[in-house]
Amino acid sequence: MSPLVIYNTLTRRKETFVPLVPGRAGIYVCGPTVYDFIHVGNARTFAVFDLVVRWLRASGYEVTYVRNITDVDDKILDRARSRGEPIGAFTERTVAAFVEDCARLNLLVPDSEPRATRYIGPMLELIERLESKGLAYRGANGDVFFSVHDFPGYGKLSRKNLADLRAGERVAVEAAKRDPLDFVLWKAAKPGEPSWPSAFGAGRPGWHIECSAMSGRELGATFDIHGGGWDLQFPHHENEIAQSEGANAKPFVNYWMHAAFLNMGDEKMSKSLGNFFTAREVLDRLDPVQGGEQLRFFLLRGHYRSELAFTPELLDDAGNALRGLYTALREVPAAQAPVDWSHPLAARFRDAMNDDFDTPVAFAALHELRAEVNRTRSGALAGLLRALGGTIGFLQRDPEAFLKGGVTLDVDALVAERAAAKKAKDYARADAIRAQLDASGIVLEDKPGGATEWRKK
RNA sequence: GGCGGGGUGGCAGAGUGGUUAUGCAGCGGCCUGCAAAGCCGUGUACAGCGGUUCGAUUCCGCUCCCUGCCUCCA
Repeated sequence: MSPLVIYNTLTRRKETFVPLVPGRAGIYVCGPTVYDFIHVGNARTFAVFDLVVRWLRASGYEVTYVRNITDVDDKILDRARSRGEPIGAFTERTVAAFVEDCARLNLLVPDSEPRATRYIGPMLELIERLESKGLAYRGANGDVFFSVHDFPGYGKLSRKNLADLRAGERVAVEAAKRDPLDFVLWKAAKPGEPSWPSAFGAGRPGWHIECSAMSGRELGATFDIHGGGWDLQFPHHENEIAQSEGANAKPFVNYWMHAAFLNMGDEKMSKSLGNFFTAREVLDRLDPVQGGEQLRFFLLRGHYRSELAFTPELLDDAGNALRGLYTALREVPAAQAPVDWSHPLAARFRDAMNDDFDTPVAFAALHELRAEVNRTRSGALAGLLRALGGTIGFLQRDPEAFLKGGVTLDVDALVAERAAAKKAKDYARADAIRAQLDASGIVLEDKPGGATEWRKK
């Protein structure tokens, strides 16, 4: 049996996954900054790590899954201020919306969802430790900075060196910094902003220290997997390494995983271009019953390290493929049984997933199994299909209900009327009813023996 | 300028030194009152130019093109 292999951004190669503690895995994923609804690109990243966690569990690991919530940040303060809403009330709403979006996408609830504002103490401890080690200093403006050139490994994740970074410096240099690359750990309080008392004076944390503190508190100084979006490699993850390893003098993370971007067509999705859809916006446009799994399927059928283009056509395409899988399960009732890993297609699925979560190949195995189910009408194989899909969060719905979707029309009455017409050999009437239903997005399927199934197109 | 990721059949998307990826769409057939679903069959894709090799889409070099990060960002 193939071992699980993970592409580690730190080493830029696939490595066999060896957890710190046999049989266990700790994973930390950078969650949202809750200043708005998440967009479909964010949804991709979260879906990817949901897949990772599910596969680790399916592989027998006892997983501790941590995904934080950044609930104090410039953008949050700006939004709350412009809405004239207290920050706490604003973030309560945005967090609730995030939870709702995750549920619609059938994402697992993490074992822990630390919020930055509840971990100020650990953050300050970390900053104090950094200061005592000479890695942090207080600027003239009251901010506390991390001293990048005092941390020897800086740049090892993103493969950048300080000289190149300085040459590429494009931002007005903060006068209080000793080095333009130094980043803020603690921001001195400003009027009208939330702040917490500290040995450095009242203030609030910088973004990077939040993740170092929360991950360390939840998973320990060293843990197995840290995930996030591709763009977080630099500076965010680089800075996390500097902070955590600087303070603890221990390796921070063994496997760094980064999910590639979802693009809008062939353009980068960006808030400044305004070319993005929120996850809920997309879900609202899909069938209420099928939409969540359809979007999830769309997001995961490409490899997580490859960029993916978002277009309505591709979303439809994914929906058609997914409905095909459910159609097989509707035709052949699935037997309840654990996965039989000795089946060649199950082994292929497992090997693909173990090869750095190669979902395209894993889904290919599922599709081949679907054809096998249709050919053999074997309940055992249907059960295998359903169980394999279940390992990564798919195909668990009732097929009949899934395929009928959120149809509100009284289809059954029309189907009965058509059956009567057919019996009377009034095919014109029967076909008219079918055309009428088709116009409403409903497809009829006559079964041998006279029964008629229907599904949403 | 520094560092990085890519160019695969109509579309999407894996993978491999020589054998069918897979899906969607299309086409032909079976089935069907007709459809739908399903099954069967079907498409000589691997940016270009050199090189290595018995043989390269798959390794090496060069060229062209697209694209990400270096600033908040999934």
